[in-house]
Amino acid sequence: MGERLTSRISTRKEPKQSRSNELVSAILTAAVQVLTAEGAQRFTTARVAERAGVSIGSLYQYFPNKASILFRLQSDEWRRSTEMLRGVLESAKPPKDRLRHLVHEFVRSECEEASVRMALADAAPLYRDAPEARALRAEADRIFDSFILELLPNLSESARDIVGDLISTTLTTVGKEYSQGLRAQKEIDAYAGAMADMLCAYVDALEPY
Amino acid sequence: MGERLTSRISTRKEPKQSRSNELVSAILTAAVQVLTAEGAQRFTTARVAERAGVSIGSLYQYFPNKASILFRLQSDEWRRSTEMLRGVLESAKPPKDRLRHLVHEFVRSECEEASVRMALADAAPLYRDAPEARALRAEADRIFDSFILELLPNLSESARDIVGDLISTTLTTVGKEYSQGLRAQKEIDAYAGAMADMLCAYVDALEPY
Amino acid sequence: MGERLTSRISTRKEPKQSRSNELVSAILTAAVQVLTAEGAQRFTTARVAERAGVSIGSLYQYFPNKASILFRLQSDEWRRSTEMLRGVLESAKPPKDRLRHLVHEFVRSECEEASVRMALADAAPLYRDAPEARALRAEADRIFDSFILELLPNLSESARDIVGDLISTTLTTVGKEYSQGLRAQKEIDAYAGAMADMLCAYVDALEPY
Amino acid sequence: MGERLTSRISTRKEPKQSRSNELVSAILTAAVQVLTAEGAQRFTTARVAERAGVSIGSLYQYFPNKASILFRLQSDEWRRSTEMLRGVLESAKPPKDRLRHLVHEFVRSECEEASVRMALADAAPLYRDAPEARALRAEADRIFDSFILELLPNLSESARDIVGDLISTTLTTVGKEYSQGLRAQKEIDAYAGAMADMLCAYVDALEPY
DNA sequence: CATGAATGAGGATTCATTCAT
DNA sequence: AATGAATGAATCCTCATTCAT
Repeated sequence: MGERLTSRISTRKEPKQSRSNELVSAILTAAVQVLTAEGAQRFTTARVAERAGVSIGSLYQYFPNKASILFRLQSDEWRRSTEMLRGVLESAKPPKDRLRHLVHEFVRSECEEASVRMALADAAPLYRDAPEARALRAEADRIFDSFILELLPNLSESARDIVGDLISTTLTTVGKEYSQGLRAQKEIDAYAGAMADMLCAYVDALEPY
Repeated sequence: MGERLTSRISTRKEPKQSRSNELVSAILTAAVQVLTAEGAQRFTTARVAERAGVSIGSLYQYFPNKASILFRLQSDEWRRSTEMLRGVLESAKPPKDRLRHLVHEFVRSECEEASVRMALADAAPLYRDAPEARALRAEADRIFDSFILELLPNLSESARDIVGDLISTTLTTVGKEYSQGLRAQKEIDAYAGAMADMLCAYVDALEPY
Repeated sequence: MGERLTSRISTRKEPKQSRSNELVSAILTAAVQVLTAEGAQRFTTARVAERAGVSIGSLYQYFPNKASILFRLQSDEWRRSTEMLRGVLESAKPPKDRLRHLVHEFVRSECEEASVRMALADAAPLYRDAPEARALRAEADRIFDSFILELLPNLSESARDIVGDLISTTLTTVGKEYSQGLRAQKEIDAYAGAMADMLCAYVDALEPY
Repeated sequence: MGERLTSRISTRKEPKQSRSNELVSAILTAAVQVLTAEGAQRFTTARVAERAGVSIGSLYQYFPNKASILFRLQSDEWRRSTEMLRGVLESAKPPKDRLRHLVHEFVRSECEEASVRMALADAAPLYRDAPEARALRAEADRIFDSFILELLPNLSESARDIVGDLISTTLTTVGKEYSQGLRAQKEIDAYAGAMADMLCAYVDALEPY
């Protein structure tokens, strides 16, 4: 039972001038600061505006509502992830190497700015159900699906759906959970290595040629 | 939003008299109803009290604040999970069978009452940081750790820590994520089977004897 | 195109205890004061609460929203009018005498507290479309309709509908408009007399026996 | 709500150049659209400007404040009504025929664009008190008064004042009220006929020669 | 003249918690 | 113990108007 999102969530006006761009950036930066410094509970439009050195009115000129700020933060993040995903998965290396690579990249990126991500996750109920959110995720799904097809070409489609879902879910949720604690780079790589081992072991078991 | 995170989170008094017990039960039941019917965002003490047919005053007699209700819900849940964990992992079957069994049980239980769990997860920021919460998790960790020792006796301790963490994190986070959608029982079992396959493949790869 | 009234408008809780009754009264009195002193534009819940010497929280305990305060004011007024209507129209005097009487009473009552009425009329968009409002008006309509039947028994039903509508509309809208200026009692009676003459002349023309 | 009632309400500058004229027209047209599409409550300068394809800055070049737009709409309307009044009442037909004609024309015109008129009426508090408004009404009053003199030449002046007021008030307020519902042309004419009957019956009763 | 970004006071409403009865 | 009225800070959001460019 999520909280219903009545209004649109995307940006109110396309920032044409550089001034606007700066404003939007300032707001987003401030939003990140508020999120990390105060947590999702205390994330308010007023606090963001103040921290951005901007009037609330201006904030609302660029973001139709509070959720849209959070959504923007999240979607920027998703876009970056998708780029990374594409870069890693569409390379020419053997599939399993790409999978290993992806796991490392993913865990590493989750551990960067873990506190923003956590706060953003806490705020998820506010933007989660927006249709724009689903659209963004679809693109990543497409990329991942076609990779899975390369990785496990001999599986039935229904099996591949399940396996693909399982692998991507494992990657994302375990990565997210893991990033919640503070970790040294070495630990992070060890953990990512273990996760890669696990996924590769699974792939080998499925396609033992 | 706007709930101050106050000190104590556990129940204000141990309900020794049956009257109290009933009250607490009524409140917790109502809390679950409010959570599922209205979502975490609209989970308010007033609504819980009303649904429980109890005055807010009484509610505050047994729960020091809103977070404590949610925490109680969650910890009851953790207790049940821990019991299940113990039951499954301390059986006499071969370790890998127990692992498979655990995965199925876990995914199944996550999918039961998924909507409460989701709402509870949304509300996590409110109770998550309570020290009581950590204590509860420790017990489950102990059980799981000793199972891992049985499962992978030849691994170095440091490797085992990582692997144990990875397996339990996979189980819990993937299970939780999976339960967010509505699923038929058949699908659920198929997914749990895949997850069990993955974990077992990993174990086999680690301990190939 | 009225402004949509989403929520209910009727009183939030039936005031059982005298304390509550006092509070509701205090709020309504304050509402009238704010309305007359500041006008519909500046009628805000905060101002009403302050003038009533009550916290906004308390105000919202008894009225679910701003519109409901206005609606309550208006419906109390409608109730009084309906009582008057009943008293005058259900008397034993000849119909035309009752009509004359009604006109005088009506104009007189409109001229009392004309400023509240005006402000209330200005605020009409806020409560006008509430279903509760229609229900209240229906009762008055019934009384008036059966009076018209007595007054003009020989008219066809369709003609009577139009005539009844015309007479009641004339009475109410002209009365309201007239009350907008400040008038001496003598003027008021003269005007009411003229209106009564007009309506009676019309009735005579329709039923010339 | 919350619009400060400022000083001037009439147009800031007389648009002599055609460019200005176009702008003012565009704004007024947009204003009507906003009023009908969104209602008085949501009638904002920003919305009008956007709909007019004009910057808010430009809007404020031609209208000193929001009220002045509404006032302009209303006064244009009054001007048209006055023209109609003049055309009908200054014809050569017998007075009572002119009265009948006037009633029909008036009701008909009220029923045209009823939704704009309603919204405009809702917004009346914003422009009603402007001194310019009174001036405009005076002209119509003059025309009507001299018609009443023709219609009822034998009445005392004081009586004539009251009767004139009553007839014109009936015409306008009943017409306005009637137009609030959606009506077929036939119904409208029937209603206007009834109103004309009423007024003529009254006139006959006053001047029975 | 035109633009439209910026302002910020103002408004409706909610809700955790207290405390007098 | 139980009640539930009372509180008021906090939150989201709107909009008339100005003014620098």
